[in-house]
Amino acid sequence: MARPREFDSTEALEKALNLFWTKGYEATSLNDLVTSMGLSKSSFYLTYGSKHDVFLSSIEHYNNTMTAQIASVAQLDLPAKKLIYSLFNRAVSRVLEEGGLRGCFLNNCAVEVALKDGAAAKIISSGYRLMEDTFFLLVQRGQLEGDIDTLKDTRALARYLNSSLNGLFVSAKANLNPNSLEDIVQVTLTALDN
Amino acid sequence: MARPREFDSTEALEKALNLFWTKGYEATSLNDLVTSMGLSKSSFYLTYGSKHDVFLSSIEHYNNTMTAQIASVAQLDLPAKKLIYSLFNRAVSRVLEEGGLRGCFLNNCAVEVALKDGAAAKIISSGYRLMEDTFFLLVQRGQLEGDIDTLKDTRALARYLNSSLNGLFVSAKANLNPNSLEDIVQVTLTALDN
DNA sequence: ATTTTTATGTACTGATCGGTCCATATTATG
DNA sequence: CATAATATGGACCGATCAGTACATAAAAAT
Repeated sequence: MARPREFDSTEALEKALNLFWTKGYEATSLNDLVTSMGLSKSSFYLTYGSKHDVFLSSIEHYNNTMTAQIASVAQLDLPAKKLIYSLFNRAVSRVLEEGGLRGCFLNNCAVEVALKDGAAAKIISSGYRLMEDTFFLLVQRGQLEGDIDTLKDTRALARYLNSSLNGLFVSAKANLNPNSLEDIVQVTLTALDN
Repeated sequence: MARPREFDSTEALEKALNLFWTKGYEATSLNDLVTSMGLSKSSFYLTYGSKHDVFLSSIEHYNNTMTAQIASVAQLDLPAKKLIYSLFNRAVSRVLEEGGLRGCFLNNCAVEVALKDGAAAKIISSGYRLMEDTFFLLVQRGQLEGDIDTLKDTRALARYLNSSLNGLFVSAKANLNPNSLEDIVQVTLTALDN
C-alpha cells in the first residue's frame, strides 16, 4: 500500500548504537548519526523520532543483545566458577583488542547520562540488574557445584562481581596497562575462593 | 602597572571544575562556564585560553586537591587497614549524599573523554597512578603492621582497590541502592583478609 | 491507471556552539 | 597627570546544533 523502507531498521539502529558507544551521547551529532546509519534526516525522524529516542532505543537494543548474550554464556555446560573466570578474562582481552577501549556501553551511559536523563537511567538500571542477575545465577550454580563456599552471600557476590567488571573497564580507560588489568582480575576472583 | 583582575582565578577554576564534574565536558557550554564562573568571555579566554584548556586545568586542579587530599588521609596515625576501610565507607556515604551521585571526577572524565582526548587522558592517567600509589602505600603499611598478609602482592592489591572504588561509583550511577553498595564494599574488602 | 500511503532527498529553520574583536574601564608607574 | 598595560563588557563571527517543511518517489490497492 505504500513505498517500502529502503533500509533495515535494526541494522541502522545498531549503527547508531555503535556510534553512541564510541563517541558518547553528547559528542554524537545528528549528522554523524544519519551519515553512519546511511539514511536521510526525513527517514531518521520518521523512523526513530529524535536523537534522544534513538539513543534510548540503542540502550534497549544493547540490553536485548549484548547483555542477553552474556546471560546465555551463563547457561553453558561448564562449571559456573570457570564461566565467571572466563567472563572476566574475556573482558580483559576484549578491552585490549583494537577499538576495545570503548568498554561497556551500559557503563559509559551510566557515567555520562544517568544523572541527568531519567528515561535513560531506567533502561541502564534494568540492564545492570540483568547483569547482576546473571552473576547471581552463576554464583548460585558455583555454590551448588561445590566450587564456591555456600556460606558466602550469593547476592552480595553477584553485586561485587558486576561492580568489579565495571571498575575494570574504567581502569582500562584511565590507565591502560595489561599487567594492571590482570592483577585486578586475579585479585577480584579470589573472592570466589575459600 | 595594569588593571587588577576582579576575580580569584583558582576560585573560578573550581567553579568550572564543579560544572564539568556534574554536567560532563560535552554537555557544559561556554555560557554555562562563564555564567557559573562569574566572568565575561573576554576574561575567560584571556585567563584560561579555551574551553578545552580550562577543562585540562580542572582535571589538574582535581589531581592536586582531591587526590592529594586522599593521599594525606593515608598518612593519618591509624592502622592502614582501617584507613582503607574508611576510604571505602566514606565513598559510599558521599555517594549517598545530596548531589553525591556525580561520583569521582577522574572516573567521569576517564569514561567520557579519555578515548578521544589524548591531552586529558595523560592527566587522568597521572591522577589514577596517584590514587593507585596511595593504595600501594596503605597496603604496604598494612602488611608491615601485620594486618594484611605479606604474601599478597602489594601492587596487585593496590590496583584492585583502586579499580574497585571506580566500580563502586559506576554501580551507584547505574543502579543506586545502598544495600548493594554496602555488599560491594564488604566483599571487596575481604581481599585484605587472610 | 489512478489513488492512497509511506519513504526519501533537500532546502531550510531558529538557536546555540566555541571563539574573536574592539571599545572602554581601571590600575600602577613615570 | 599622562602613559603603559591589563581587565572587562558586549557586539559580533561563521559553523554547527537538533529538528521541520515540502516536494518528489515508489509501491500496493482499487
